[in-house]
Amino acid sequence: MAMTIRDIAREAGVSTATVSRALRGLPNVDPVTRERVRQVAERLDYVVSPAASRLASGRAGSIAVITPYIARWYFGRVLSGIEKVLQGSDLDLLLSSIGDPSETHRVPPHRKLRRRVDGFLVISLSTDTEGVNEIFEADVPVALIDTEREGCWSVGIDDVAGARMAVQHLINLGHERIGLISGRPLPTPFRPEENRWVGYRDALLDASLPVEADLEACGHFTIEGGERAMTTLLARPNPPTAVFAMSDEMAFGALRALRAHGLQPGRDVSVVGFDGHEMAEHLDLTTIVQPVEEIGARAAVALLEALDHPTREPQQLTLPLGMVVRGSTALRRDRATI
Amino acid sequence: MAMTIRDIAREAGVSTATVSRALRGLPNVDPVTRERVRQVAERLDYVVSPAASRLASGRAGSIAVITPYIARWYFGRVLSGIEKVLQGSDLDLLLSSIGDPSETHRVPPHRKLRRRVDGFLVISLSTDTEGVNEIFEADVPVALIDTEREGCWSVGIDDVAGARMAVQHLINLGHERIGLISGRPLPTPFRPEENRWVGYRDALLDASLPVEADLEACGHFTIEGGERAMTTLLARPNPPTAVFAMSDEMAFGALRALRAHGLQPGRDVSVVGFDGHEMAEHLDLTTIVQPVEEIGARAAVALLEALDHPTREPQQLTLPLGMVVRGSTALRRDRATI
DNA sequence: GAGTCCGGCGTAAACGCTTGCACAGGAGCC
DNA sequence: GGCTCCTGTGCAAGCGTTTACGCCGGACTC
Repeated sequence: MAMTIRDIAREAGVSTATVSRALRGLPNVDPVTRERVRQVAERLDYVVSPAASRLASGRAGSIAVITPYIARWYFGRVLSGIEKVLQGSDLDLLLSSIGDPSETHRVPPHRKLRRRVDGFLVISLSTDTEGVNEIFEADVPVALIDTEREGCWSVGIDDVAGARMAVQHLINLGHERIGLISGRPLPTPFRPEENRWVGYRDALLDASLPVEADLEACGHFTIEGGERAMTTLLARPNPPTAVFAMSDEMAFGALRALRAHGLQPGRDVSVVGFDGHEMAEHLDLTTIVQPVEEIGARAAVALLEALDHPTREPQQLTLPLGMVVRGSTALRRDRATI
Repeated sequence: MAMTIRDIAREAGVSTATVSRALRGLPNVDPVTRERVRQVAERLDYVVSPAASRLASGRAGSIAVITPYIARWYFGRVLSGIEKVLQGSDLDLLLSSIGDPSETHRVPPHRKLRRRVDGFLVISLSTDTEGVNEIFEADVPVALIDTEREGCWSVGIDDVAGARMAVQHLINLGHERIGLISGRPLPTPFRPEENRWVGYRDALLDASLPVEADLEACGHFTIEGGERAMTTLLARPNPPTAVFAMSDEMAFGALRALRAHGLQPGRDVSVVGFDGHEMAEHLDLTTIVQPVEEIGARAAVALLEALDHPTREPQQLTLPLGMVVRGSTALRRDRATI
């Protein structure tokens, strides 16, 4: 049978209350007593029962991470950042993916997780998405990644600015027909997608360049999707001379499509990605770099803060972006040859 | 205040015992009563308190996934497979990464997770690794991925056979000096690494080919590492004409190193990877394909089974491998030209 | 030196379930 | 018609903590 707090109390010659206080580091315990209790607990290999402790204290002792995907590059990184921070806390990390909300109909996490977590960490999902919005009804703190919402802590990057930067780079290189490889048709449940779309559009409008439906294709954030999208764009009557892909993985696919058509990235068609994927360097892809793990870590820190200081005003944190220019972008060809 | 089982009992005109039984689908409840209780619970928006239920029942209601990494391709996929299965169960998924056990010294998960989970799912870690071996002291079921151990369920592939297949393919193409890009120096806490090393060696021995330390370099399972390893191998006095990389990501790095040296993969040096990474197709890499998500899913199913039927004899499941031959492997050059 | 304060500790009441046991009543059997 | 058996239900004892409250004694204050 497992040790209980009572066993420790008996052995140490104190009450269970004192054991509880001593072991949790609460004040008003004689250092001598505390040490004795600690030693007894250690000797008897005592571990608190989380269930009992949670029931008595009313705290769930866990936080849930709600993510659309686990296996994809970006989400895995963010998750890793979160996990590293939570590892150092005494909170359990409950993982719950909900898949693409527009495709699958998983049980919304809200009901399942009620009374089960002290807080939520939501990645990339718009807060008004069905199944996500219910999270806010449980009155526990929520930290959002890549989105913002009144009353919530949030961490992310400026997706609009990032997309603008990417497109502006292409404009600076003389491109005028600039294509977009987006995720899926709007409206989308993913916030970054919306914002990058806005950044793309704004950059073009600012430069008085055309924003045409013909210049856009959906790549569903996968390599294959990016490849198909690029192929689609190339088949259009008046194809773009440069393309902004909303993710590096889609850009990888785009690069492949170009090669399949005998075109050379950069020289024939410029491609910019978004993420800072390791492979971008290897494929010589120009890309917008975001600090992915740090985003997760910061969000976790924010949530811990919100749990510790429930009254503190939520803050919005925007992390800096960078752009790495590589061979996949170059001066527009006809310009270059002029 | 949140509803309790007592509120439901009162409202439905039954005892709390009946509510508990009705809601959990236990037998010996009149269907009419059950339905009434369900409706009341629904109407009052009742959700059981997991803490109370766990304390009373003695079940933890969660399983822990112990993984060295979260953000890496393979582990993310496996995790995703696990999560999809667990989503359908009523168990929480506790995520705990321990980093590379040989590098970091995180708190071993054992102590932290005692009394907290009903079972463990361990990915890739040798069961005799410090910090991992303690898991087996808690007498809860364990399902292992990529390893085996007496008394444990396990799911994986035949890494020895996979590595053999890869190397044999190179041998069949006429290569005689076949290099290896491994993870890190043996001994390693990762089981697949050991086994792939054995497969590599055995294939060479069977063909009476040399197994030289000079033919091996460590790539640490990263792209950059693979690149460095390939560079190292190329700088050796008598470099290999073909290379087996223990992971696709290291193979990607190797391909890049080749190009950096003006060598063409396949024509000049053949490269085989291991995993079935999506990018392998795009980089024209020959690779051994394993069903990664399925490995995770099957392991989760196995663990659920072990929890449902504690007496059932653990089983070892080995999933089939495939090989996809692409342009990165070709007949040995001097042979081809003869 | 009486009064006040405070640190250290114990008592016991929750916390919200699960489940062993008991029991009533009806069905089935001889 | 008495017996057993089975189904549906209730009673109440836990499960192992946390924490409000109260008590005691020593260190202050005036």
